[in-house]
Amino acid sequence: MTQTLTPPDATPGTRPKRKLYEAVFEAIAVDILQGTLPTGSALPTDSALCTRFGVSRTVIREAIQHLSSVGLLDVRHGAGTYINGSRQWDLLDPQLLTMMGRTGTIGFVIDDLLDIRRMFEVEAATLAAKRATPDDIRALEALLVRMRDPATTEQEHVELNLEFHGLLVQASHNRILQGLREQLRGVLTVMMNARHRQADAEMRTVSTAMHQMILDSIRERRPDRAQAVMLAHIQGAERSLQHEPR
Amino acid sequence: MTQTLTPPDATPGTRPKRKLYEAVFEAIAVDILQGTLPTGSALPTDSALCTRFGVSRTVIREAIQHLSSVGLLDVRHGAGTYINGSRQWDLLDPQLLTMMGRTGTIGFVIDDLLDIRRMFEVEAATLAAKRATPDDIRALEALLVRMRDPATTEQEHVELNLEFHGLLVQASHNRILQGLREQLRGVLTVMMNARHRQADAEMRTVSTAMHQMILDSIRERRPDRAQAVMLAHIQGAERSLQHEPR
DNA sequence: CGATATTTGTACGTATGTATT
DNA sequence: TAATACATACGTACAAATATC
Repeated sequence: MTQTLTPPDATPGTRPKRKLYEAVFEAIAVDILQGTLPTGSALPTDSALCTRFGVSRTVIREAIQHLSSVGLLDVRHGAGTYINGSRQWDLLDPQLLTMMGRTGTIGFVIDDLLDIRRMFEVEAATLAAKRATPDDIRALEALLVRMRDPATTEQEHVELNLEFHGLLVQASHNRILQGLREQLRGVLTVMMNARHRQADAEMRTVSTAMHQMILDSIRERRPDRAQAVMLAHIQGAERSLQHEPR
Repeated sequence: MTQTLTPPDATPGTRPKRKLYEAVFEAIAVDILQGTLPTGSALPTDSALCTRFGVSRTVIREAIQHLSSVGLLDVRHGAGTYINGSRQWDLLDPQLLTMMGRTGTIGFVIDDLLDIRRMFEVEAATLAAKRATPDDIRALEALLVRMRDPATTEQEHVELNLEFHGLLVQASHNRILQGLREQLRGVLTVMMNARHRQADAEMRTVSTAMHQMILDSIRERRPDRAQAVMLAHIQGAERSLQHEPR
């Protein structure tokens, strides 16, 4: 287990400006992710951690609360605090995912995330084909016009792509789906940053055609077709961020 | 806005034992859910709330942190704390859902939840048909045998039903799906409690047959069939907790 | 079973840091 | 620059749940 933590202003020249409870959070989280603190074992008591890290109990409690909220710890009133196994971790928490990326323990989550994204986008397209309003459809059409415009740069095209999928979720008229998308978007961003993704010109043409077909399906109220096209689209995109074998 | 809160031990005879920050959390949450505190308006400052509720800033901060974590508030460092609109609320949080049930503002979420559950169960069945191990299949078979046993009571049958769906998610071998299921299960329990659900004998026969068909599809590695049967099964179940028009 | 020690939970007061207006 | 409002951190005290003797 980590013995000490970097004080917020250890070196006068630098600007860590790190909050104490964040430093404690990270030190303990890393030890759990790497298995230094094994599943099922007890975390030292609050007071022990106070002396070890040299901070007040307020700081320790704040750190522990965050660790517990992402499922790394199981706090039992009066009995102690215990380390949870990976089954308990909140794998949709961006902070946790980022740390898993840094400690090289994110591998096993990537396939799972791709499943979830596929499920999610396909459902949004299906529901949109059932419920999209004329306004929804107009907004999607406007976006597609801009995607086809040759003056649109690669960077803009990527953003329009994201926006298209966002509008699709909006057209599903399901608020929970919208909330889940927000969560997922952050997580996928973290994931994309880990590996490079190059969208070439051919990719762009295919992608625009796919979007067009999805929009047509929605306009024609054909949920089955929207579902099928979105599925093909997502599976195509998945190939471009295929991961190394786990 | 609520002027005062019930002190933890206002009446010596009773035992409220309510935590201060919970009381504050609830008082403010109710005002937001009911619209007494309108979207976009500013919450009073910490110190103002201290005097209003007669508690320390520690308590106010704890309450505000929880309110912010379920998306009811937007805290801006140095600028104030503002009330979020329903688009920001975490509609999968059981505590929030419970409160919405009590204040009669849960109506608009129910359809959304049914969508999510359908998406979720169908995906689990599809993935299970692709990935279930022999152990997974054996466990599902064992469960089905017990469901068919005439000696099984109604109560047991309901529990076995839940267990079957749990094993299905496990057989999908996707950890995030498993985590989402936990969240959803709590929420749906809250929802079920709001309306009565009577499972009659005929229902039970149909339900068991459906489960059998899902298991067959998994054993035969036919994801499409698993998907279709699960969809029909869920849509049948949805009819039994149809809500009043919103 | 009961008494006691340990460990986490709640709450207060205070001081200082930091971002916004 | 100054005032305001939220953020972090310390120390303390007592309550509540659990474990242990």
